Amino acid sequence: MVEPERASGAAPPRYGARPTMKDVAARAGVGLKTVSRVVNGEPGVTPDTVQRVQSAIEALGFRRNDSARVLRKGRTASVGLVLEDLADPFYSSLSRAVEEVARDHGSLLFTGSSAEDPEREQELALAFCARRVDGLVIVPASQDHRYLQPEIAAGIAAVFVDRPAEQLEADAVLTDNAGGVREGVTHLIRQGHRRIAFIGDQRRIHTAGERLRGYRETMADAGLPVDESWVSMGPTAAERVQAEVTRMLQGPEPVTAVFAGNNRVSVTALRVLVNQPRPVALVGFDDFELADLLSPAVTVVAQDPARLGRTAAQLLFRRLEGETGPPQRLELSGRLIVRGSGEVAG
Amino acid sequence: MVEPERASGAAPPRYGARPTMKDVAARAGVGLKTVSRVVNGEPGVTPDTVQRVQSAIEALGFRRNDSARVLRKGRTASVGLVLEDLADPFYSSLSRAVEEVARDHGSLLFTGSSAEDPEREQELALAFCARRVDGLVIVPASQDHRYLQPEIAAGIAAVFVDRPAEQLEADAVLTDNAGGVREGVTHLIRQGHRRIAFIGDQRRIHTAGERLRGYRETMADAGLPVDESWVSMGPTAAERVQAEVTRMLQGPEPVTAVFAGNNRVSVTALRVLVNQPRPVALVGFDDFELADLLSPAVTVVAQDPARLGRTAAQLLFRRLEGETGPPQRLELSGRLIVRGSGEVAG
DNA sequence: GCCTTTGCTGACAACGTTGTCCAGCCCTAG
DNA sequence: CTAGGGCTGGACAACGTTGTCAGCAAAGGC
Repeated sequence: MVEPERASGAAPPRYGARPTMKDVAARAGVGLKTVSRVVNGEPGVTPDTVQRVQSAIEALGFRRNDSARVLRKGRTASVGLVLEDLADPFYSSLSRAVEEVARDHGSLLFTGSSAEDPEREQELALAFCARRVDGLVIVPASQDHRYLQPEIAAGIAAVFVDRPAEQLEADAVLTDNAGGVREGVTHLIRQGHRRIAFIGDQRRIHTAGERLRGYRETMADAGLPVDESWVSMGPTAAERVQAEVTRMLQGPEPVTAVFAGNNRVSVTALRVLVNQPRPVALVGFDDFELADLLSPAVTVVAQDPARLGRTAAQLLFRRLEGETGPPQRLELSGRLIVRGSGEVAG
Repeated sequence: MVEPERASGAAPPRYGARPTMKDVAARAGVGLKTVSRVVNGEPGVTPDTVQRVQSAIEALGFRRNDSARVLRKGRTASVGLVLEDLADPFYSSLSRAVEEVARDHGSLLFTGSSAEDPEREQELALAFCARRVDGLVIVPASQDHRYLQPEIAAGIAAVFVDRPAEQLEADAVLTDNAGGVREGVTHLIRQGHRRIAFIGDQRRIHTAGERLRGYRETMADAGLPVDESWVSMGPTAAERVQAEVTRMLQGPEPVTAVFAGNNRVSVTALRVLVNQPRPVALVGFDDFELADLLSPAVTVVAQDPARLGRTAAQLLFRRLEGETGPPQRLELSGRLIVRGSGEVAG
């Protein structure tokens, strides 16, 4: 492939075509600073002059270059959001909530999905920092956030959401994962289940570990043994989950209930369970759309992703407004929603 | 030289104390431009010097200020995405696809939801322009996009997706809405339905209008009269849709099938239909998760939001790379997925 | 009538980076 | 020994904006 010659002829689209305040000033016959004043609605300009400047702006199609403004002012009025997967309904609700709060504070939002890849998380977060976002909201994928230390020291606020930062003291807004699972598993035990499966996400993910802990503790507290073949942690790809559920339903002593560690697991598990000859109970972590319309309707431990996002973003902006104090850790509780699938007799 | 001890948390973060290339240069004992060269991996620096500069960067926690870079270079390596509602699964899949393409081209992504409000769309798009994004992907909410004319003239590329621009010649990537509805309605007619309802979004939304057109044309082509009480266009708030569906199922000659104009309508309509004494057929525009697990499973005309997003973003980057030529209009076709709910006898 | 105040305006530097250009330096060839 | 060339490194301007400060009228006070 041949590089287009730069020095000579064929130039890419011309950006010099953009009028600047200088151009506006020239056309309006005023000084540069006066244009700046008009554009920013600063006082101290005669109505007549304002009028002239505004016509010039209109005529030239001028729009202030916020990059230059940012450079001069220091604050960028933008925040970055790093999450796992924007296409996951859980995170898209969370994003939307963050976006809304940012908008209320006059900020724009950069978004990026880490795809659960630590390197990608870091790459995104640092790229946002290089753009000098005022703050970051992060759903962490990595195990070590020390790379953010210099950024935070330089004044970029960071709030972690859904999962805490690791190796770094930082604000975090979380759901009480273990507590939520405890509610769900207790519910299953009350229905008479004793052989309860737990299918979760990869162990290294904080929420997955916490949920597993909730499961083990609840079982132990109830005096129920846990056969290790009932526990499966790993990627939530449909094939794996499907295979695991299927496996657990075989043999002489199959599980009679499944606790699904997140919304993706619930959905995949469901697809297997509907084809079973005898009913198997299911309780899932995370609510999802239409859970109530399935038959049986799916009992879940619901998180409130919008509330997580909103709370995190609000905390971020409080920090940006100067709130000091040690890193906070807010924990929202989950809520058991009984719909039928968890009430199948054990 | 003794490093100031950072690790022990003794040092209070000094805000605004961000090191610049100048600081790095001073510390490394080299010139400013040499630091720039190292940071950008430009050739012509001795390995020894590179090493010195890199240690200084590390020690100071320097990160290049991309705002300044942007100002100097003209291109920002960022694009803006304006859509209707990030929390809607349709748009979140679309976003994710756009994000992925942007990433492949080394660009960051600004996102914003218009909430179907024309003013908000404009506000967002222009704010992105002020940040000098290289390009925009827009799901329009407004009826008049002339406000983008100066921006486009100044070199910002714009691609519309899902709905075309209005009052403006611009690239657009759409689904063949009328064609998709035609398939769905034809399917219902083949099942023997004569009284088919159409419930859609607000008329001013292009896709809603196109889908309605598809419905009317198909009915007309089949020689079936359309009673205006079977058609309802308006906001897709659950209450309204619920009321309309309920209304259409009453009276001496209730509809026997419902065509739902988008995924939100489908879901709401479903909630009403499951409670009906006699089965009512349903076909919806847009696929949605779990549609296949409901009973009956829901027959839909599926769009491919990820493909829409990907196609639009790819077109955008081709434009940014200099592809000229008149505005393109790409139309992807919808796909009827037969699952059961549309096969209820009429 | 002169001096002060007030209100409006513009010149200029600075933000942090990159592009241009030139000055050294070392090496080799004549 | 000198001229020329290749490398390396640095001084300086420029990107478009905003903050500072000074200039300059008109208005007001004595």
